[in-house]
Amino acid sequence: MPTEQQTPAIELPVLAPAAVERADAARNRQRILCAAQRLFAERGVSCTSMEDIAAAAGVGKGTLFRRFGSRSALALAVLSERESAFQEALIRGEPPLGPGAPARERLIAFGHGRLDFIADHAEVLAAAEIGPERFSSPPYEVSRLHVTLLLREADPGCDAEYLAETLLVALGADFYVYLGLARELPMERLKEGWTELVSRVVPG
Amino acid sequence: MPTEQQTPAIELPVLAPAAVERADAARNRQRILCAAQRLFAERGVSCTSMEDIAAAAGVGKGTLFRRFGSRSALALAVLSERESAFQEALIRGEPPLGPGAPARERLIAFGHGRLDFIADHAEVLAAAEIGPERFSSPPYEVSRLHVTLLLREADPGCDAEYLAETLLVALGADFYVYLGLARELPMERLKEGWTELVSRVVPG
DNA sequence: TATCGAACCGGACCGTAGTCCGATTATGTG
DNA sequence: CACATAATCGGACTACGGTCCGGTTCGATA
Repeated sequence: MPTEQQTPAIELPVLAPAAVERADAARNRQRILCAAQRLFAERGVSCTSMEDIAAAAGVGKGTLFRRFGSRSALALAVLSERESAFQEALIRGEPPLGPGAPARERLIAFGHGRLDFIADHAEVLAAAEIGPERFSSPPYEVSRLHVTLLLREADPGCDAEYLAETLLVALGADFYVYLGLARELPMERLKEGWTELVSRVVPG
Repeated sequence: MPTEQQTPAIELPVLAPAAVERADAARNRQRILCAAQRLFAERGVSCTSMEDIAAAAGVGKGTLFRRFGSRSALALAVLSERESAFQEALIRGEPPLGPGAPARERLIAFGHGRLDFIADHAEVLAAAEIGPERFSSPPYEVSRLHVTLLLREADPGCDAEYLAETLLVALGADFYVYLGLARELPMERLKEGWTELVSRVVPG
């Protein structure tokens, strides 16, 4: 899995193991990730147990957990590539998502892009955001830093850390699922709501 | 358990069982709630299993689950009384938490009161907010309605439903624990942040 | 008080996330 | 190529949330 990225986008550790990895271990990790992705797609995340994944990958349960640590971490790893692509678009992509646009425009575009991302991977993402890793995963840290910097740029006097965290919980996968399914708010309304929210929070 | 409240605060179902309850069942529910509250306080929520509670209450596991359905529902029930008291203060208490103050002031006071409430019961509340019940529990519905109405009052043109949900996730227990422990933001700052957030979202 | 049906009880049982450790295998070195 | 060692493997094991169902108890009725 080419998760590697020379010149890491931001000064943050990425999932990929830093140390050298034995050949069989690397091969097993590959097989596990492929099996997980396939089973998640075939029968849904909630109907796929860790044992299922281990069996489909042809490895033992111990191997699975030693490599990924937990179910949520595995889900995160499955999304790693796409998460990196999104991150790339944030940092080196076209405005308004990428650099070049005013902070408020970028914040709005970030939310819209994130909502699209969530919509595409709601199940896996929801599984990845379970437990304490939710707030400490690399993708979350990247988002947090991104939003914090944009807020600070738009309004140096505000409490950017607090406001950033607050805005980010409104982009959580479980929250999206709840709003979409239980409250039946269509995507369009979520995007408009986000725009309204950011417009109010960020002076402009 | 005197969860009863004549003239229910808002048109919403409360936890208390509507139908008559057999005497032994009522006694067992009492014992379960007391045991849960005691064990939660003594050794912490995360170190207390459902079997522990059942054993301490002198009932079987089946009884425990039939009465309360799930671990999170039990945690919710443990907090039921205090939750009702808070709800009471919202609806019939003194301003600015209760009626009489401008919507924006009431929203700010609501957040501050909620933060105090969370700080006092963070562990139990975090356990109660796990799973899909998080967004469909009576206390959440009450909060949602309350915030929605205040938002609509302050600004009839806004998307009050969306904004209400968004503001409420910023008052979640796990979010509070994360901000307080991992990010080390003191309560004072959380309250100031909430004030800032509401001041920006609600025109004044 | 005797009877009866409904509600309740409890503990055996299931599935799953996560742990552990003896057996195995890959890789660097002589 | 043979060896030593350190990392890896895998499946048995634990703990826990949640389910099920045969036996029991309550309480309304006569």
